[in-house]
Amino acid sequence: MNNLRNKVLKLTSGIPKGNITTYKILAEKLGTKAYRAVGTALKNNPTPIIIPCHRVVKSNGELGEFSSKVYKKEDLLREEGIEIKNNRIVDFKEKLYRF
DNA sequence: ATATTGACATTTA
DNA sequence: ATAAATGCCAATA
Repeated sequence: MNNLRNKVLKLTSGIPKGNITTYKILAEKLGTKAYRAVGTALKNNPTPIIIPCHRVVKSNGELGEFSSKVYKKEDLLREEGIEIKNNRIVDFKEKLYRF
């Protein structure tokens, strides 16, 4: 369980509701710069609902890509009280989760 | 084992 | 300001 993937999943599942994070921050917290690998790990997530992958967004505040046929990032985040304007997160910097 | 791709980020035009 | 190019590391083929 030392793969980057497992770490990412673990951290992602630990994100509190109402908070968000970015691929960059996750990677930095894991001690790597593999921002892309973080996304790769999340897309391979085994438990989509358990792991709040929708709380992980891009560093510029955009939602980024998402491949869930049923859910969309904006809807899920709005459900958690996060405002989204024009595919960007409102006050996303203030809602960033500090590990 | 090597090559290509990707749920990104940063820099340059 | 937006758009394209380049770089990053892991995962997948």
